[in-house]
This record gives sequence, structure tokens and C-alpha cells, in this order.
Amino acid sequence: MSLPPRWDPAAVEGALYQRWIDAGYFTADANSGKPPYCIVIPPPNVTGSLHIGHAFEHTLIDVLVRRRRMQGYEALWLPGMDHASIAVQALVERALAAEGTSRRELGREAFVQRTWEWKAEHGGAILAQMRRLGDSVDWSRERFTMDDGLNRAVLTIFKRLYDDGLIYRAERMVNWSPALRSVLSDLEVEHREVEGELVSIRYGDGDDSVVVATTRVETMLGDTAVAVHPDDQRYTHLIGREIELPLVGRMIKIVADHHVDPEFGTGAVKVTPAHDPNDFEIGRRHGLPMPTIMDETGKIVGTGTEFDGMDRFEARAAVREALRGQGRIVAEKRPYLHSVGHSSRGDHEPIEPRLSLQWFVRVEALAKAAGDAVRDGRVRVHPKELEPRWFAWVDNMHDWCISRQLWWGHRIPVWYGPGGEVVCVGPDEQPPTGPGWTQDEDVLDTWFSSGLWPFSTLGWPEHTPDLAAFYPTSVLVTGYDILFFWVARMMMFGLYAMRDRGPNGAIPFKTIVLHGMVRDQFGKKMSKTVGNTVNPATWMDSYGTDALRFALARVANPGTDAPIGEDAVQAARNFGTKLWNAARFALANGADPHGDIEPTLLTDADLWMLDRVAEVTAEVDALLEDFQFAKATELLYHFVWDEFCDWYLELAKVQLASGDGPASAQAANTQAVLGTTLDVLLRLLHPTMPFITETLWTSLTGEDSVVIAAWPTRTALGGAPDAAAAARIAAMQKLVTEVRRFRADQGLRDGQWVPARLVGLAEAGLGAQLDAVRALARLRPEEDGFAPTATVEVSVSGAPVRVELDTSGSIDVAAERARLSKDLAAAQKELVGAEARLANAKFTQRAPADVVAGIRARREVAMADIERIRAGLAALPEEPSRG
RNA sequence: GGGCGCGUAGCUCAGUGGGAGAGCACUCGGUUUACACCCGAGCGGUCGCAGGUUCGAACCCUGCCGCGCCCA
Repeated sequence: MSLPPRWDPAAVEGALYQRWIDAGYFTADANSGKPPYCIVIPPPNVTGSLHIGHAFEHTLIDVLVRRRRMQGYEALWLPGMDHASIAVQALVERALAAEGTSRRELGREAFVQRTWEWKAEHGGAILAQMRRLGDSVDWSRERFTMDDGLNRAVLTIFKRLYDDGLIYRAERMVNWSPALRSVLSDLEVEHREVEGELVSIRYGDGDDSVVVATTRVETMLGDTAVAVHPDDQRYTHLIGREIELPLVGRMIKIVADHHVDPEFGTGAVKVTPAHDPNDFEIGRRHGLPMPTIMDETGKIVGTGTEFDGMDRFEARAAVREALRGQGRIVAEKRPYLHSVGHSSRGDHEPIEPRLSLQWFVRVEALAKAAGDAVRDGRVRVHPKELEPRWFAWVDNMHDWCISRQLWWGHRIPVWYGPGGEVVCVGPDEQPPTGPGWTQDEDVLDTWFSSGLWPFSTLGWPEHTPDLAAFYPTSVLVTGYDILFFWVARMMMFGLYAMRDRGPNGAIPFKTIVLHGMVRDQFGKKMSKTVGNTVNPATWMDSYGTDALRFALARVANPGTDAPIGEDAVQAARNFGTKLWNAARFALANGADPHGDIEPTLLTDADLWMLDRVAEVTAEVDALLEDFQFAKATELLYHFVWDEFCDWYLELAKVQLASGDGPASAQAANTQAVLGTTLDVLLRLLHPTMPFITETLWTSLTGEDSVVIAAWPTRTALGGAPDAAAAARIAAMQKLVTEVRRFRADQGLRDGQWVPARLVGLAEAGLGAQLDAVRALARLRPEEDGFAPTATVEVSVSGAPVRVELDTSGSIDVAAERARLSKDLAAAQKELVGAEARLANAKFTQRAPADVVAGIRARREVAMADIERIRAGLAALPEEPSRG
């Protein structure tokens, strides 16, 4: 079978993927009886298109899944998307605004309808890109967080949690986005240092006055107390008294609270319980009133002052100037650097902490269970170093705000009656009807539905065969940045919803594999504002999908960020080309993976290669088992290139040409070794580079697909390695390399075959390597009139081997002297180091015997080298005689 | 402010107690019938700084300097 001279990914990838789909390789069978292996996709956002982070994560998942499939597992990678409440709603609202209308004008029902239409038309671009990436997902099981089944799962769990008292409605401090007019999750708030102002204000007068400082002056309109530390001598006399709040005229209490830091500022803080999380806690402890002074759009409201109706930032300046007018500004620091929460959505406006009536999940027990599952080893976190982060979070988790003031999403299944009744309606129940009954207006946080993902996608709450076969799922691969949010939610819900399966059956996944963020080639975070983002599709266009995947896998060290640039993808493409050409050569020379290997005809090179490939198989297998993608990929890269291509293929050329030509028994054996080795390598590489390996492997073996080929194992590859053969190959490599160095230093052309005599080869046990050394070092047998002009001496396996070369009378003595001098210096340095250590009695007494013996051996080698090199230098002609 | 982590070749990173490594970049040479997306040979490092432990430290401990992330 012949291959085209070049690998052209664009021309074949699409067809190969379609062939895999048509063959049903990715479709899992819940009843197969094979051991199950299941990964649910971290659902990409329905608005999204493939970015480099997806490509990274999908590559890692696909490597895991494809390997397990080859290992004979019933492998299921379940795809799907989440509905992304905020992002989608913002998108559709923007479109409506462009049409001169709005969601409120449209009405809820029409808006939701319109959004479904948007999804049908524009949603899910990423799904096509997943095909392009080669994701071996089971498309027959694709899910969406708002499809009927998942909707039912959401209603079911909401009802159960509600009935168990784990969901409640309360006024709490939340992250409020005035632009969206909705609460945001902590995940959607990013804290940034900003230059603001710190204004110190005097409250009260005379002896009863206190100075407080704030960066949000306008919040003073909502102050209901001033707090000081109970042990702070400066304020003891004021505790319990009241002072007048400027501008408003209300009397507010001075309270003592341990939360106050006496070292900070004046040691007295203003307390705005409805607009600051810390103040809210103080307010609760002291039973303070909590007036809300800001409406949902960020305007001051209900203070009875002239500031009502002003935007928060407008009010900030106006209040400050009014206070100044009263002479109450004691100090101003401007600019004052402090951290402010900003929306990560839309226009990145500052978030307002705001007291608001919302739905919450009571997480204490759920979070404890999530922590325990990792603590007692039922769920493993990889890499383990990230476990403390997990515990730090789940052990200190706040109740989870799940309501959003949006329309796109799962509407909260709670109805309010005319008499103040509150009814939570389950999936099979009819909501109450009649005058005065209304459903809660809010929808649930998107994470609420994606938290159910590991079991809702398998059919829960129904008892489906999929759920029985594939839950708990095997591995969850996701970024460490959403460990707390998404992963914690899945753990809590899984352990809760599946608890009837017992402690080991309830967990949503057995292992959490955390990867880092993809960064640019300089290790900088990718961001649209910096302009260093990359589009993976562009790289796939230029270099092929396999190159992108290989490059990404190669930087995937556990839990750490992955810097990648175009040059890395290019290098991966080059590797693919190398593999392609090596396979092409092997096939053109009759490589046969089915050929019988005659053990008695195996050369040192054959034995070495077969041993090495078995060893590499074992290492790659162990590394992938431990999620060490980068190391496994790197190992294969170097083995294929530096050992298989650079050495074995060159040696194979010699063997193929030996004996009676290609038909000889020796050649046939070489073809079998070549075929076997390549077969194993292609299978090992397949999970990372599915397309090129499929093309090469089917050509090599004539079989249907490497997708369903058996994953190689060391045991399948035979017995104990032949150390002696490996040592002879290493010696041969050293000899060849030394000759090549000599040739390079002497400026001998690579194509120039130099007559040479090899002395001592047989004595060093390398008699069988003669042809190999000649071919790889470009040496031809000495002929009539052979007159050696230079000698390369190498000590291999303790015996000196001498290569005498006839360079036709010309020798660059200066270059030769430089080369030998360099070698001499290195050997002398080695000797000095070894002797210094051996002269240390403590070293020889206390260090392990094998270490001491190793140093002794190094000393011997160094001494022999020095002697040999000195002799070589002495034998050089006095005058340079380059001619 | 609290916590976690990182400083190794020009760049990006492996290496976790016993001979300093890789990719890319760079230099020199090359029309070797698999491959110029290649081949061969090289250059390049007080392993952040200072102490300590040890026969021995890039690796373990302490402090300092610089950087990053998470939380508040």
C-alpha cells in the first residue's frame, strides 16, 4: 500500500471522522457487559464557539476516552451544552434593542420563544467544531440543560431540596448588577484594584463625634450605626449612645463589635447593613434596621433626601460635596487604591452589594458531604496539590444564591397564593390555579442545572440503563478555575440525589482531573483586551487537527497553566510529518506487522528496538494512567524521532540491504520488526493524533480502524530486555557520534564517503556492528594506497576502538587540536571532581556503595580518556597542513 | 490582610538528595533516494539571593528579594 508523499490533513480529516461516526465507534452500549468508562463533557456554553481552552480540555478528555476504548472499556463521552442564562439573554436583548424593542415590551412568553429560535439558528456552533477536533463523543446522547429530560431533573431536585428544607427564600446580601438588574454569582464577579477615593467624615458633634472613612460616600445615606471595637479605649464612653447621621438627620447607634479593626483608620466604621456584606453581619448581630437606599438600577431611592433619583456615582460626588458644605469632611485620600467587584458580564460595571430577596440553597450539610468524599478518598483530586484549595472552599462555603432576575432558564417552580401561600410544585404536580396565584418570576442559576449534569444527562430521575451502567462517572476533566463553582455543585447534588446508592455509588465521579489555563507563548494570560487570544481553528487550518492536539497535550502538565504559541503547533506538525515519512519509508520497504519474527535472526538493533518499544509502551501507559499528558506525549515525541527514526530506521536500511537482497530472511525479519514497532507506536499515538495514526495504521495493517485496535501493553510485547544488545547499540552510537564530530570539525561533506580502517571492533564485542558503523558514519572500507591521516579513538565498553581515516592527505590540524583539547578539558574536569570526592573519607564511608563504585568507575574512565587524548594530541603534526 | 504556588539556557518549561535537560530560537556544515516541515555537528546556565542540614543540595530547612493566583 502506498501513501501520498505528503500528509494533507484538511483533505481527509472530515471523511475519517464521518467514517468513525457511521461505524458507530463512539456510540456506547449500556448493556455490553464491558467495564464502563464514562466522562461527561463540561458543557460548553450554547452561545460559544470553540476557543483554545475548549480545544485543550477536549484533547485531554479525548486522549483518556480513546485509550480506554482501545483497552476494551465501554467508553462513553457524553456531549452537550448549557443554556447560559445571562449570556444568551444578553445576546437576544441586544438584538431586540437593535430592532427598537425590548424583552419587557415583548413579554415573557414571546421573549422565551424568541430565545429558543435564536438557539435553533445560532446556538451550538461549537458542536461542529468538536467534530473537527475529532472528539470521540456519543452524539446519540447529546443533551442540553433545558431539554425536557434535564428540565424534569431540575424540577425534581428543586422539589426534593425544598421539601428537605435545603432551599429557602430570604433577604440577603448579594452581588447586584444594576445593568442586568439581576443578582450575579460570585463566579461572575471579578475583583480589580481601582483608583477611588477614601473620604473621612465626622459624624455627630463635640465630644460625641466620631470620624469614619469610606470609599462609597453615598452609602452613608443608608447608615444605621457606627461600630467600634469593644476594647478600644478611645470609644468606650460612646458605646450605646446615639449620634445624628449628617444630611439625613436620623439618630444612629454606636455599637461595639469584634469585627472592627481598631488599627484601621480611626478605628470606627460606618455601618450600612443593606449595602455591604460586613455591615450586614454587624447589622444582624446588633438587630439594626436595614434600609435599602438603592433601587435595582443603581439609583438612590427612599432616603427622603435630595439625592433620591440620582445614579450611584452621581450621588457619590453630590453627597461628598454636601458633607463638605457642612464642614464634615475631615480628610480625603485621592487616588485611593482599593479592590472593587466588577461584573464579568456585559459592560464590566462595578457590582453593588445589595440586600435583596432571593432563593438560596442551604449548603452546610451538602458541602460537608462534598468535602468528606474527597477526605475519605472516594473521590480523588488530580493533581493532589489542589486538594487544599478544594477543602478551603467547601469547608467555608456560603449559602448559594440560585435565583436570577432573568427569563431565559428554568423558572423557579414556586407559586404564591393570594393569602400569602407558598407552594413548591414538583414535576408531576399541577400548579395551583385560581385568582391571585402567581409563579415566582425568577429563573435558576445556570449552575443549578449543570450541577446535575453527571446524572441528569444519563436519564435521572428515571432509572435508565445508562444511569445504571455509567454512574458514577469515571473522571471529570475541568479547569481548576471552576473547581469551586461547577465541581462543588456537582458533588453536592450528586451525593444528595444519589445517596440511596450508598457512599461509593453516590459520588458523581471517581476522579477529578484539573487542568490549567491555556496561555500565550510568553506565559501571559490570553485576553481580548491584550489581543493575544488565538483561534484554534486557524491553527487547525494551517497545521491540521492532530498538530493542534499534539501541541496541547505536550504542554498539559497536571494542574498547571499551559503556554502555547504557533511555533509549538508548528513543531507538532513537523512531528506528524516525520511520523508520516517514517511510515512511508517503512511501508515502501515492506514493513509487516503480521510478519513472523524469527528470534534467531534478530540483530542487536532489532532486539534493542523491540525492548525499547516495550519499555516506552509501559512508560506511556503508566503516565497516561496518571493523567501525565505532557510527559507521555514528550516521551513519544523523543522516542519516535530520536530513537526510532534517527537510529533504528537507519540501521534497518543496512539490514534490508544485507544478505541476498530484500527477499532474504534477514530482510524479512527486519520488515517484521519494523512493522511491529510502527504498529505499536501508531496505537500509542492514536489517542493524541487520531487522524494521521488512523491513516497510517490502516495502511500498515490493512485492518478497519485503529480506533478499536487494542491498546498496547508491555506484557503483550514480550519478555525481559536484552541488556547486552542494548549496550552494544549504545557503544555503536557513541562510536558513530564521535566519528561524526570529527567529520564536522574537519569540514568533511556529509555525502563524502571516507576510507577508514576500524581497529579493535571485534575485541570490543562490536564485530556485528561493522556495517552499521560504516553506513551511519559514512565510512568505506580501506582500499589500495590507504594512508590514514587521522585517528578517532573511542573507549567503548572498556575497550578502545580506533577509527583510522584517510582524508586524502588533508587534515585541519588546528580544528583537530581544538576538538581534542576540548575533550581533554572535559575529561580532566571529570577526573578532578571524582578524585576530590574519593579523597573525602566521609564520602567513601557514608555514601551508598553503588554511588562510590560509580564515582570510582568514572575516575577510571576519565584517566583512560586523558591518556588516550594526550596521545592523540601528541600524534598531531607540528604544523597545520591543510591543503 | 489570609492562603497557595512559582523564580533552572535568549523565550516557554521539565527535572525533588548522588554525572545540569527539552522544545523553540541561535551558529556552522549539508541536493545522504523516508523526510529541507529535513539531516549532521555545535553555542548557550553563579539552577533568584543569603544562611543552614548533609559525606553530598537545583532538589530538604530558615530568612530575604521578585512574580503570579485564590480568598477577604
